[in-house]
Amino acid sequence: MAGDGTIGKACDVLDQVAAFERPVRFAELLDNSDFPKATLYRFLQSLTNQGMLSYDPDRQTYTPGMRLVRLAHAAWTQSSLAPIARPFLDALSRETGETVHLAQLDSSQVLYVDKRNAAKPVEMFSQAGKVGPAYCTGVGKAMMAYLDDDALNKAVSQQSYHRFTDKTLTSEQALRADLIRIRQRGYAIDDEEHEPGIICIACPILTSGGRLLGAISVTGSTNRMDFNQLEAWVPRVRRVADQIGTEAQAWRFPDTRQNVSNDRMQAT
Amino acid sequence: MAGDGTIGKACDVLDQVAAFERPVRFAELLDNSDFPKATLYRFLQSLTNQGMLSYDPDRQTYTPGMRLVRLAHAAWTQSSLAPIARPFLDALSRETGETVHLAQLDSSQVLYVDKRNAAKPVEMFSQAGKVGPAYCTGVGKAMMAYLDDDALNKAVSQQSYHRFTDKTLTSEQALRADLIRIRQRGYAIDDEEHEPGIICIACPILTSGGRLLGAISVTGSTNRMDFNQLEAWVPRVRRVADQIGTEAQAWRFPDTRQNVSNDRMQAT
DNA sequence: AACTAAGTTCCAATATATGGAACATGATGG
DNA sequence: CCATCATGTTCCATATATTGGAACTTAGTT
Repeated sequence: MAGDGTIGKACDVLDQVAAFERPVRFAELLDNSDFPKATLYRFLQSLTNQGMLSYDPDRQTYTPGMRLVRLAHAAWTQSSLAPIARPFLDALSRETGETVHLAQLDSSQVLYVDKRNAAKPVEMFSQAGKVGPAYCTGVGKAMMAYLDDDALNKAVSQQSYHRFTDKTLTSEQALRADLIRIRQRGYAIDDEEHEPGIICIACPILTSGGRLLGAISVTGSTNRMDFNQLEAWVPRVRRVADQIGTEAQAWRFPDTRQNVSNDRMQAT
Repeated sequence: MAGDGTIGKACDVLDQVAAFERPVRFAELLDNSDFPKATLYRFLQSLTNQGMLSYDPDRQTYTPGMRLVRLAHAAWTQSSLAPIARPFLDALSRETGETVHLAQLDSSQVLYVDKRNAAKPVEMFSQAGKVGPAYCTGVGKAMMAYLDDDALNKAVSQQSYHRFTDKTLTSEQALRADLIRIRQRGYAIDDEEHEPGIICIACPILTSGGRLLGAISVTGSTNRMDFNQLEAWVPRVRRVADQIGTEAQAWRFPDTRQNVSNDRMQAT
């Protein structure tokens, strides 16, 4: 996928380091890398200088750097649905008393951008920024169901179809069939496909033009509830999703003095 | 500042985009950039391809991209003190009932990596990843006071010394004097230097070798408390800071023994 | 002390980034 | 309706930065 010259390669290295999920040594990276020793070495140096990586001289290990956190703050604030969706998530979480997720699609994976946890107060970034599979989560399927053909084909082909539970959809065919049902229903269901005992309903967040922005879900556990109880929330979740979609569309105006001539539905 | 070839330049561009704090157009970036048009253009394209930036074709604007959020999750988990400090922050927040901040130093600025809010539930990433001035905040001064000479000189010279309140220290001289007192006391005080009505005490987080890792603070408002009340928490805060420092030092062991069969990964 | 593995530096070859200028596109206004 | 201007996009010869093999240094082991 990479092919953007030095920038693409540098991003690859960042991903590599991040993928280890622990401090990683030069030699380990070298093994998992196509780059020759000297090249990788210089990349790591530059990235470390820039604060994109951080280096522990004692242990000679690299980890993703704090500059990423600073940049991500800006990304989260500006490019994600989270700031817009926050009050809605709060409300939905309060009303349902269940865990609520807000997710977006990022290179065919689910990227969680915000969360309200049923029990605990909140868990910060430890949740936001997390990625998960698309083919076996409510938010993932809700989003894929509303992709255009090109994006859909790409997304569907990039899933790993790993069997997490005996209910996981493990083929492109099964997934596509489910996506059709989702579009008919207007919402997605995760019936213990990712984790045993965990069920969830999810609605896509769309612009008025039908462009996919993200998804929102309410999760429950089979201990405490069944699908009938969970599905009772669907109308509420869908309304929230619509509100977020509408606001997102309006909010995306980059200041720009008077409104641009290109206002098709700018009423409000 | 930049000097790491293409990587450094690309990072500059990322910072540029992030600095706008709103969707920004090509021409705006070009004005604020040393790069020639074509060069900047290609940088933006590559970064957008890589998901480090996101581009809105309708409005022709760039914002920091979601890939940063993914990477930052890894950075926050691995490189920040937050995962280690979390239980301590929880405890401190519960005991004091006040706002608690955990910060690290990043290019002479305060980078907040976690927070517990007094009243409100929590504000997510809107705080983690946020940056602030070092010379007029408790955590900032607590950290600067424990830098080695080189780093200190650099940090002190890079402050903006903007007057936020009439108590703000607005000269290098005044700051250096305060840093000496801080080292004597072992903790820093912010006496409405950043925001009127907001006072705070902060302790540095150090390794046993004295290397600076970060700082932790308890904040109060002059409405509800005075410095005597706030300073009563200092011993507790310092103990927490020490515990975090000790754990951080121990935790940084990357395991790295042979056992974990690395050669074979990628289950999915 | 000899050996091995990991990390670092060097430098000529060459692939890559560069940026001036020409080319689109589309908005603005006369 | 065409002219004009602002903005964004592409081209291409040139210069420069990246490249990677190999030599070197350092640290750890037998």
